[in-house]
Amino acid sequence: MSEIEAEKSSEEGNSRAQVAERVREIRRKKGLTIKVVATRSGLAISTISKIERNLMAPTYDRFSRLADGLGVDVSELFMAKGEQFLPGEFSLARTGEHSFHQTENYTYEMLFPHLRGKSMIPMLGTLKPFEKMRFDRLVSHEGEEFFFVLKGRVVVQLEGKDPVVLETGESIYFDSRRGHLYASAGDEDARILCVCTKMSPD
Amino acid sequence: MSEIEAEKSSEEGNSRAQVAERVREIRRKKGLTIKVVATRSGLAISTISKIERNLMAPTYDRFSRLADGLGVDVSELFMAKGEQFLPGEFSLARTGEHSFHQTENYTYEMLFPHLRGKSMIPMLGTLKPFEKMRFDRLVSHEGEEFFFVLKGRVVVQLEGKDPVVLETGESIYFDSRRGHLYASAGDEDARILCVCTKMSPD
DNA sequence: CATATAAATTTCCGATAGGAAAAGTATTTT
DNA sequence: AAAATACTTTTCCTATCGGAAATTTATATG
Repeated sequence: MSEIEAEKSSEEGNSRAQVAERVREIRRKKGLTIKVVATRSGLAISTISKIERNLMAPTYDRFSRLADGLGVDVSELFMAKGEQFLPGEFSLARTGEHSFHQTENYTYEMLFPHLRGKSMIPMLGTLKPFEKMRFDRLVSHEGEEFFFVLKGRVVVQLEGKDPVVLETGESIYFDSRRGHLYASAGDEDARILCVCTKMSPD
Repeated sequence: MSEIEAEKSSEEGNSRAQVAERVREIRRKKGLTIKVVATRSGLAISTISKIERNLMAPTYDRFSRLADGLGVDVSELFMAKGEQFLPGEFSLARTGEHSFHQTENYTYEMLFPHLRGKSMIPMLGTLKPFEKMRFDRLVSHEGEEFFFVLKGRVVVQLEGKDPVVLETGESIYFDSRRGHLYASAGDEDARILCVCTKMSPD
């Protein structure tokens, strides 16, 4: 009956229809019945049924409770169902089998260059002493980034922040969109293990 | 009038009142008027006014449009301020400041336990020798997993696969939904750096 | 200070959310 | 296959959402 309605809110990647579909998908994947989710969320059975068939647009608080009942984060219900790398697969990164990637300031070793569609990009980095590096500008890209100091001391410069020094065994987590650069804080090369989330292909 | 209502949905950190407050806060911080947000979101002025004063619980699609109008991600409106991994932020994990998490077989140190909403979960793990571990069943959960051997040798058992031994400096990437377990392959404890993608809480 | 302009609130009311319970549709048991 | 059980959809109805426009409150201008 309200098919005109259904189309009009086709904003980003989460139209009513898509979210509705996603809710049902998540529930089924978890092997839950509407009744169970109803109990756990405190919502009426009929309400959930209607939401899943896109017959109703829940108020945001109900939506929040629904996420609870499903055992997922609210934001997950808004995400388009993503690409996931091949189900059930695994891959090893053996010493000496890495794919080296040399830039002016960094030497990276991609650990799983052949694994496509994965949601994390792990790599080993070798950092030269700060003085020997040449920086035009800070690096910035989509996603989040985490790195752990394997050897040496590392100085991190984040755009608009004071430089930070990380000792061996320490780590940092940040938004990659903020301009950033690292370097060894000592005289010798430092070594880090860095993991980025999937970033825009380039 | 509906004060009983207001209290009952005090689940996590996002009651109606809190979200309402957060909306106004974000709008003001961006220097936007209700009218502007109304135009950009396509919502009525009165609607936004009511939402901000907690006189109304918007349906999730309106809520989504409101987020658009404000220029933020929907999930941000659901997060209690401060808990979220805010755009442009960063966090350090200093030695000795980790949150230890002991299970029968593993000892984990969550590196950024306070950072919520991040898309990776980095942790340090200490693995006992294989013989000393008691396994009922393989562990399995949503998401992807990556770990790197910091010290010692680690034996990895993936469901339906032959055991694999990783030397120091080697790593593995796999689908966490496949049953898995690790242990030290030597006589002494091994040490790993493990990163999971966001998984269901349990 | 009065008036104009902008922003926020309140009112009014048709449209819709959403619960309780009945009805319908699998799925399993005897 | 009939009965029982489990799951989902439909119905009915009240409370509430949410838009247009009027009213009130804040801010600026002559």
